[in-house]
Amino acid sequence: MERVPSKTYGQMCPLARSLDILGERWTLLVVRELLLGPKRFKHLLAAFPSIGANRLSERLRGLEQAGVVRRATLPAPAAVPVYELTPLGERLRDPLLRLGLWGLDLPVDERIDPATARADLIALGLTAAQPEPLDPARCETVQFDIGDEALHLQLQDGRFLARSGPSPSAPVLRVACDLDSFIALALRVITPAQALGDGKLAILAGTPMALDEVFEVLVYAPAAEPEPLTTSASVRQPTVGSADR
Amino acid sequence: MERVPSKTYGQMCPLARSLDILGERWTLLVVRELLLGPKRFKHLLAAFPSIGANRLSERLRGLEQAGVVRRATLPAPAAVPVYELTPLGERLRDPLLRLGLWGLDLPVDERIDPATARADLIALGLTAAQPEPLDPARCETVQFDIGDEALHLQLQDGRFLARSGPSPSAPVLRVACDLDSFIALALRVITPAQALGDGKLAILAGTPMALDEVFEVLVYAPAAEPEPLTTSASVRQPTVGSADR
DNA sequence: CCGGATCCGTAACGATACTG
DNA sequence: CAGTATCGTTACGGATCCGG
Repeated sequence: MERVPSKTYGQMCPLARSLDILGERWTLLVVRELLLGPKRFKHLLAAFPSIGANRLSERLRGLEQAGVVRRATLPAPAAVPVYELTPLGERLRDPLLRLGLWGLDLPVDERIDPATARADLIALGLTAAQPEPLDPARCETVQFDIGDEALHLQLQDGRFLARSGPSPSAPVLRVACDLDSFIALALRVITPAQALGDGKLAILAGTPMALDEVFEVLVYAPAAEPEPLTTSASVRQPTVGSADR
Repeated sequence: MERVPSKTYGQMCPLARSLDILGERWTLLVVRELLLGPKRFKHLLAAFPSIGANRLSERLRGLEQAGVVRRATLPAPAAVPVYELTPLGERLRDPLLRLGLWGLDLPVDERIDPATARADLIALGLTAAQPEPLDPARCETVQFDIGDEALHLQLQDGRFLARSGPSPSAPVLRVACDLDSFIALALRVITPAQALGDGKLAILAGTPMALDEVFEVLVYAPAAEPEPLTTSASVRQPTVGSADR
């Protein structure tokens, strides 16, 4: 009786306390989605095919109560209700993107649905890989029109922030291409110059030079350090198969 | 039929793929524990009072299959079986510590059990807060004897790594104190000099200067940037209570 | 004693139907 | 459109048992 199912870890450890808020299923992916900008309930629902409206509602309430997320109303013409990150939630950008960088190495098995690939998620991963900040005084945006969806990168404090949707201010550069070409650019399978030459990419505004800079700054490579790990004991079983290289 | 309960998110997104491996309950805390060094099954079980041996076994098997964890046998005299992180798992140190830094700001409510505070976890958080690497050539360890447990900080590639247990090599500095004093030192409530003067801390090996350096390098403060967040829409409800400051 | 595996009652989840 | 209510299924927590 009076059993508290606990749900929380209850440990005096900052990681455990973070996970008390973020550790349940879907929660971190909801935050990921909101890192790309304010989103409507139905957009979040669409981003997660199998969550169920009640779960999503439950998660959003939890995040709101923890001060990570808040309800807001989009300005002027739209005036629709959305969820957005609070400053506390925005501070999750760095940890989450770094967890994403870790996942770049992982093998893509058959359980991953290739159809879930999205340009804004690629862009989010790209911004995680920016090694050095640019001039903090610069305040520009770059817009990509990929398929029928737009996304933009906002330069803030010397770092690119990825957002879904068109740029709120006039972008210094605007290009259009399809998703596959964008992925090839991100993975450096092709260069911006090649994409331009092959007609896979069109510059709607700005210069090729500005385009080169974007894909020069954003590398999308994990660059794993070897890490000798001196504490390692005598290994009995040398790790089966998967990703370790 | 042939219903696959899915368990995985199945999304083509590096964060989602990371969480496919790490997202289940307890998994990230198991990794946290192994960041402190190789651990026996029973030690992990003791670190998580309510996990149940079957869950722990299940999580460890999952992590092993993903190449994050491997079984090993401790060298020479001990010769006991342990679990340890692979290089892939070791690469989770940075993302996890950053997620922990985020959690530092969170309010400690009544669901947190103060008795779960542990010196090695504090030390792990401390190493997360090291702002700048030291001279990469230095290779030293610092040992703390806190209560009846020992932990050590290993300087590797200019960064301190926290580990449970006594230092494997002779430490350049070794001090003894109780848990409360260690926490006070970590939070900068007191300085090493004060702790020494009050008799709360004893230097068993090394110099006070070396002690000062450790707590000078490791700050344990989140140092949150304001982040103006220009995209913020007109807020309808200004966030109820909790952490946002 | 240690490292699990098995079993069972409860809480969380996924899918769908329903409502303001 | 933004959720809430309901229900069958899955995962979890706790205890017990078993082989080395």
